[in-house]
Formats: sequence, structure tokens, C-alpha cells
Amino acid sequence: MKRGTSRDIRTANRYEVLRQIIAASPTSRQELAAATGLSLATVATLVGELLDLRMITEVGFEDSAGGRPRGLVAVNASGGALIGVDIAETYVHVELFDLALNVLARAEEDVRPGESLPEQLVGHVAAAVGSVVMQAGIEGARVLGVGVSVPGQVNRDTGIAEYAPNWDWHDVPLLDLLTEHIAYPLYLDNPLRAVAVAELWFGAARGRGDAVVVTLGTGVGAGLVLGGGLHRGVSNSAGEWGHNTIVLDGRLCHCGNHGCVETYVGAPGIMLNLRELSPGSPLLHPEDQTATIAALAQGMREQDPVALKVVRDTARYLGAGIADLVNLFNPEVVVLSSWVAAALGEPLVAEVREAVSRHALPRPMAATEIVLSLIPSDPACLGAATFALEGALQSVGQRNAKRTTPARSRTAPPS
Amino acid sequence: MKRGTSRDIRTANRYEVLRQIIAASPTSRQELAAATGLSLATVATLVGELLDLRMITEVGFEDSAGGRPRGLVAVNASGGALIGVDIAETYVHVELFDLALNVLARAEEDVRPGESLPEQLVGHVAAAVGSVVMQAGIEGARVLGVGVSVPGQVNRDTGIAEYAPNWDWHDVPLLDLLTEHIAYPLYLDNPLRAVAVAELWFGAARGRGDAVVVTLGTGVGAGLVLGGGLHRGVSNSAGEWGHNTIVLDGRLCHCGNHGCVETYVGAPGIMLNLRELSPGSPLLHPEDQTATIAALAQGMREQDPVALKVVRDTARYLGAGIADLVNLFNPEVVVLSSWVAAALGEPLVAEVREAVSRHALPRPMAATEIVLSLIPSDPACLGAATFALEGALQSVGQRNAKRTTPARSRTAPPS
DNA sequence: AGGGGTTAGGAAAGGGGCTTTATAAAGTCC
DNA sequence: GGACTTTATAAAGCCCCTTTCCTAACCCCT
Repeated sequence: MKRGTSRDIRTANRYEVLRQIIAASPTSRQELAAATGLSLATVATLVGELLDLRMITEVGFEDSAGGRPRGLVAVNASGGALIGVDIAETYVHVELFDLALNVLARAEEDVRPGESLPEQLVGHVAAAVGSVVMQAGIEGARVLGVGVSVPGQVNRDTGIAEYAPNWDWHDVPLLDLLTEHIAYPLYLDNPLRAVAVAELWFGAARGRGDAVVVTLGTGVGAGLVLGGGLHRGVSNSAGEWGHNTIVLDGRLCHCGNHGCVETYVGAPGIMLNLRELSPGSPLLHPEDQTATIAALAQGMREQDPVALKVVRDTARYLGAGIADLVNLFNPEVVVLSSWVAAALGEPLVAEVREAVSRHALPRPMAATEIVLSLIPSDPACLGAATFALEGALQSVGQRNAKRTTPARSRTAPPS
Repeated sequence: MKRGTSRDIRTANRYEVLRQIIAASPTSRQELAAATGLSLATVATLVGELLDLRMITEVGFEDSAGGRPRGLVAVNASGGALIGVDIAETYVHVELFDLALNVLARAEEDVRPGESLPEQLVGHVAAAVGSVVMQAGIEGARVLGVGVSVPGQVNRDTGIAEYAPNWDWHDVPLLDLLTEHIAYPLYLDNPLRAVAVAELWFGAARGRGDAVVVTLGTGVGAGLVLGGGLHRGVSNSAGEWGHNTIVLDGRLCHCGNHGCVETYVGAPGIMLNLRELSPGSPLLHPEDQTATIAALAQGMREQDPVALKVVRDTARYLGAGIADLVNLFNPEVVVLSSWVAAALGEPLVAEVREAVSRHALPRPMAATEIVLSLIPSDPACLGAATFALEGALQSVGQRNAKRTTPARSRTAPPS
């Protein structure tokens, strides 16, 4: 059982301060102290650290009410670059961010069906990473790290992709393979947790103690933010909500079970909801999830009854599932994220809210907001980049160069 | 968002050391240091603190391999008493413990149907608490506190029972009512969390970072132990698993929803499972949950096919539900606790293990044990008493008498 | 232009925690 | 009886946060 040390407090505070600066750049030390609840002195030293690291810079002054003006600090956007890699079933998406987490460059590689060898995927990743670095015209030294999100179960310490259902991977030493092509520090995890971290740092979960980040994409997950940090579980596979049973003896899932959440509210599940309701619907683009979800979104805007019904049905399943999460965790906020949520947008969320409040207990429900993610682009990329950012900040706390007594010369002393 | 301070580390360590001493009394400082991962010096100071508090005593020495013998410490059983109160729908159960958490006295009061006024319940509690103190022949001063477990949603800070479905309570100021009759420090929470804390301190979850404690009684819950501590959620209602939907549009629950876990695996749910399978079964004692569950347990021992089938059906529901918890939390251990689990015992657990591994993802499942609670008596009482113990330990860390500059005399100084 | 008054920010001191190192205490073994 | 071991306590050091004090910087008013 890991014990907390006082250094962890420092790390958490460092994260907190940087988060706040990124969120509200430029800002003053005063504001930071108020927002984080830390003392002015502590904020000042943390700000000093970040200044030394060149992650932030002083950008001028702000009038105070009659006294010495407040010094303002802001993220030093050009102080470094972070790369986020989102490996999915059909594509590899890479984005390069500056330290303000603006996207400086993007690259996307299609993964053709059948391309399932780790080496093939790694090739795509390496190509795309090379591309974004070139596009952005960044010198390599300024890349602080590369975060990689890969579906399935990942051991982030050993860097092994223990199991990826899409490609039937078992214990692939992905980190080692990537290291051969990519010279930057690498951080590996899965999309569920990447998205949760993105929401925790930059999205709707920021500043919340307990939050659940529901990712709605091809797969489905529930990232758990507990006590201000990501809950990983004992083998880094917490949050695998997609294969929870929502309908006993329901639809067959590729995992082998029946009635998994994913089969009703994942993109393929939504397509099935549509097909069952209206088999010949023009909204349905077989073999193309993205197009079908987009068509549904468009249909909703046009008040198409079929689209509305499908979304309502989906929201009903989702609502029942999320109600379970609300009862269990009693979170401050449930964030709906990932591309399906982004596409279906606020109308979906409204239906979900409705459905959740039918199923959840009133008291926990009253304490919980259900909101749409605020993150505009691919949250898995952003989250992966955030892993790299966390990694860069972590190493600051590293014990700086262990002091050793100077080695005595092997030759006879001159005495 | 609450921030961790270095004092919290101290409190956690204090808990950890005392837990270990209670678990392995007598023990040496060396052993404690090894078990907790703390340095010898820290253990020594914490042990010193506990000795000063008279919660533990030195009980002799143990030979070391050729050096100074290890001093042994053990819980000072007579150093204080803790009282646990378990208020349930049909009874009030009170136990008085010594500091080794042995039961010194018990009292039980029946709550007749219709007795639903807070004052009536409080009367029962006061009577039973008085009784155990008398039985044990303890002087009042040595009672360190009284923990009270009451079903429903509880605000432990304000001491208000926000909602108790059994008696249709809404925002009853229970703590205030109890304070009028009971002079000891009071701690209020609900059975779900009481049982979880009992397992965390003294049961199968001890020393585990992440655990789920499933309580199977009339009601059903899932206490969440995350990062070595109880997860309470934002409004202290985390763990309300009993009203999660397990069968969409399933059995009607008293909460108004359909298909709640509780309606299938709570004691009344199990009775219904039995009735549906074999309406006229002699195992069924209508109106008496305890007798029916006992009859089922007996039936299983006699290989009664109906009993076996009912337990298997129940385990199937339970397995599906627990599989969801395993996927979500990725805990080290799932503990089945409370009286229904105790009654049905290992055969139930074996069936549950089987059912869970059919539903849960293989990787998280492989990392999770599913075990029966080791706690012999009423875990809610024990857990409630543990709240009192935690409370007593907490106040140690209290800033001891804020130093004030000595008040200057108002009269003119003698200078 | 030159003092108050006000606010920001840094430096120092203080309090709490944990660990490492040194010292004292209590045995065993030869 | 001395040397070696092992335990326990004391001392010193490091980390972290906060409080307090003081200087810096700016406003405004005279």
C-alpha cells in the first residue's frame, strides 16, 4: 500500500498552480493564492520554480488598488512542446501542443483494416510524430514528451499493452517499440484515462474533488477522478465501464458477454439502436460510424422523429448507466466527453439528465451536475499530451543530483 | 477541493500503526516499522503517543538474535471502551467493545413496526447504551465515544439523518436528539460505511489500497475503500449500490425504480427469488427474513435442490453486479459482509466468484480476490465503534491549546 | 517634489512531519 | 570481561507549508 509523503503534496500543488495559470493566463500570484487556497508564500515559490523551468514567464503588471502593482505571469507558450498521440481502431491521430495547450500541428494516419501488427501501428505513430514536429518547426530539444493513448489494458510502468481487443494484442511491449523510433520521453496509457486527465486539467472536472468522465466513442469508459486525482485501481484498469452489464442477457458484445453498456451507447451500439428502430433509415451509413453519428446529429437539428427517438433511446440506456455511477461515487460532476458526445451535443445531455434523474437516488443526484465536455478537439490527444506534461513536472521534484563524497583517488594520497 | 496537509499524513500513520497493533498484539516496534513501511523513529514516536494515551501498553520483551531484546507492546484493552450502535429497521443493536475490539457487552432492543418516530428510536438507543455500560461495569469516563449507524443518507458533520426510507424520515437532527440522552462523544454515519470501515480496520480489507465491501443485508451497499481510506463522495452518499439498476424494467423497488440490485440480492429479494422458484417451499417463512435466510443456509448444507437453486440464482445477480464493481474500481479485494453473507457463507461466495468471472473483464478480474468477511459479529456495530475510535485518535492531532500571549493586565503595569 | 498610505512580494522564522545518523542500553558469545 | 549485535532513543537534517516582518513600488495629496 503506497503511503503519501509530503513531496506528493508539493507535486499536487505544483499541478494545481500550473493548471490555474493555464486556465487563467495571465494571472497574478494573489489570484493564484486565492484560487488554490495556498498561502502567498507557497504560491510564490511554486511560481518561482515554474519560472526557472521557463514554463511560465512574467508578462507585465496589473494595477492594484493604489499600491504596488501585481506582477502577472502567463504560460510561456514557446517554453516547450507536448505531443499527444491517440491510437484508435481506424486512425492514429497526433497533435503537437505548446505549453498553453494550443494545437500547433496535427497529423492523422489512417489505419486500414487488417493493419493490426504492432510494428505497423508504431510506424504510423512515428511518421505522424515526425510530421508534427516538422510542421511546427520545433527543435527536438523543446519537446518535453510524448503521451500515447492506446485502447485496451495498458501497464503504464512497464509500457506493455497487455490486451487490446481491436487487434488481438497480448502483452505487446509497445513502449520499447516506440522508443526505437521516438527519442522523446514517452508516456503510455489508455484513452479512457487520457480523456479523464484532460477534463481534470483543462475541462469540466477542473477544480472538482470527485468527478466521473464518461467517454462516448466507439468504445465507452468512465474515468474516475477521486480526491482530485485519477483513480487507477490496483492494475491500472479502473474505469472500464463499457463492459458493465446494463441489460441482463442483452446484446452480444465482442467481449463475449451480453448486455454491455458499450453495445447500447457506443457508436456501433447507437447504430444498432437506429437499425432496430428504422432498418432502412437514410440516416444509417453502414460501415461508417462517424457519418451515421453526424447524420443523427443533423437529424436532431431538423427535428427528424427517427433521429430524436434514437437519441432518446440511447439517452435512456446512458441515463440508467450513469445513474449507477452517480449512486456509487456521489461525484460533483459527470462529464460527457469524446467524439460521440461532442457530435450529439447538448440535446443528448439534456435527455441524459432527464433519464439519470429518473433512475438515480434523489440526494446524490441533487449534488451532481451532468455537463458536456468543453474540450473542442480530440480529448484523448490532449489527455495524452497532459500525461507528458505531468511527467515533465514530476521530474522537477526529483532529488537533484545525489551528493556523494568526492571519490578518493586510487593512487596513493600525496600526504 | 480539500487539500491534504502533512498532518493528514500523521493521522493516517497513526491509524495504520494502531490497526497493526490491534491486528497483531503483542508486537514490536521493528515489526510495526516493517509492516507499515515507516522508519523506526517514526514508529517509535507514534508508539510513544499511543502509550501516553494509554491505548497500548508495554507487555514485556522478545528475544532478538543476539542483541538487545525487542520491547513488545499490545493494545491496552482496558484503556477505554467504544460503543457501536446499529440501528436497523426492526432492531437496535448495541455493543460495547474494549480497545482490542472484543465485545464486553451487548444489548438489543426490538423496534416494533409502527415505531418510526425519531424520539422512539432514540429512546431505544439510549436504553441500550445505558444497559451495555452498566453490564460492562465501566465508568463513564472511560467510554471514548459512541458510533451510531443509521440507515439512509446521513450528514455526518451536521449529524442530520437526511433521509431514511424505512421510517420516512426527512432531515431529522438525530445527533441533537441523541446528545440529550448520551453524554459521550457521538459519531453518526450509515451502515454501509460502517461495515466498510470495520473491514478496513479489522477485516479482509486491512492493508489493501483499494477494496469494495459489499454489504448484504435487508439493504445492500458497496462501501468503497480507495487509496486506503473510505470514499465518501461529495455529499457523503457514495456507495449506494443497492439502488443501481441491474435488470432494466425489472422488479419494483420501494425506491420507486425498477430492477434495483437490492430487489434481487437483498434479503427480501432473496425471499422473492425463492417464492418465484417454489411458491410453497417450506423454506419460506413469510414475514421473517432471518428465518428464511437461515432455512436456505440449512437447506444448502443438506443439498436441498431448491435452496441450491435459489442461492445460485441470487449469486448470478450478485455476480453480474459485482462484476460491474470490479470493472469500475479494479480493486484488490471484494469483501462480502453483513448478515446475509455470513449466513449463506462460503457456498454463496463460491457461486459468486464463478458468476463474477463470467461477467467481469479478465484482466481486472485476475487482480481481484472475492472473499467472505472475517468479522464474526455484527459488522455495523463494529464499524460504528470504529468511527468512535477514529474520532478519539483524530483529536490527538488536535492543535493542543492554542498558545495565546498572556493577557496583559488591564491595570497599569508595575513598571 | 516630497512625504504618507497602500499593496505586492520576498526573506526569515516557525511548526509539523519523516528520515538518517549517532549514541546509549541491553543482550549474547567467546 | 571484552567484542559484537541488536534495539531504542536522541539529534540533526530535509521537506513542506504558513505566518510575520520588511522592503519595494506605486498612488495621491500637499
